[in-house]
Amino acid sequence: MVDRPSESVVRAWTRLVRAHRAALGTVDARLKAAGLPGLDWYDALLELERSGAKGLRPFELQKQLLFAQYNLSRLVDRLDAAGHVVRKASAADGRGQVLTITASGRALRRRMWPVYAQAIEDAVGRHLTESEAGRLGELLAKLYERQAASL
Amino acid sequence: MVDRPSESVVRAWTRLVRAHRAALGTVDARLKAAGLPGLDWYDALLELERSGAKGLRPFELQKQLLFAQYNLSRLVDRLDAAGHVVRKASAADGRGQVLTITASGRALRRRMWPVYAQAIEDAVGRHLTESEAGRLGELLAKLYERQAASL
DNA sequence: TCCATATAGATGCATTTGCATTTATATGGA
DNA sequence: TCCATATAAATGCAAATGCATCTATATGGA
Repeated sequence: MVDRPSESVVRAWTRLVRAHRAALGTVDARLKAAGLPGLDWYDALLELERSGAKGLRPFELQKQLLFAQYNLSRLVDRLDAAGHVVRKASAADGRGQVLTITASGRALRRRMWPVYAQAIEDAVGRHLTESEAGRLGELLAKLYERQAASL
Repeated sequence: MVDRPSESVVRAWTRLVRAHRAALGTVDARLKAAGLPGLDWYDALLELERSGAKGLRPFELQKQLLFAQYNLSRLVDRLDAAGHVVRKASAADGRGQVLTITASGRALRRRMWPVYAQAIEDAVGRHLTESEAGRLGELLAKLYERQAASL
């Protein structure tokens, strides 16, 4: 029996799952209580907003958000149906599209932020000092980036 | 505009979500590739195994795993149908049940572990030093415990 | 040029989840 | 004792997810 993964690693993994579940539970509940869509909508709208007028290809969004391809496709269906994004055929690639956020999409994201922000503060901020939050972010970034690199 | 949550907190939260998604993706894919059930089965079986002959009440398991009540109910349906757990009426509480793991449940959990362990090592262990994993576990534990306390 | 292979995105179908509600028992006063 | 309320667990139905597959275009050789 090898001693990989080490106990610390298993503990870190288990707690990653638990902490994530607890925090996500709070955040989702707050958004729902406010009659707002879930986090996936927010994330997608934010990325699209950041991409500006140039928009984003669905596959780019998918990689950013680490969504499964079919989930992204359907999320975009819903955002489109709700009028928050526009799909247009890509000029450069006949297989693909370009997504752009609409004014209504931007407005929705803006409306979601205060609720989301308060939820983040309650689920994460209030439990850690500034320096702990900083360190946690660094460690998670390292973990995330090195995983992304190895895919 | 208040400056809560702070930038560090928002960053920590965002990265928590991303790192979790990436790692879970790896772990799930490995289990599936090996023809094994998903993480939720493993988690439930492990808790039940730890509870020994005394078993666990569904609501206890639910709190441990942070599952929604209906999800736990249905997970237990499936585990039961597959013969991995037994439900019996609680002697002490007429509304409830007591769950115990079966030999087949224990065997399944044991079979899952090597695949799961390797996935944890690949998704987490290989990207962090021992001391980073330790620190990450501590920070996440703090976050998780203080959240649980405030619910 | 042609073809084999890769990539972008959608979709049918089965399973799972979420939500609201339901059933049944427990519990703490009046 | 009786009732109002709380808790344990299940469930009908709608929505979302996972999986496999499909269509269409792109791309890099031979």
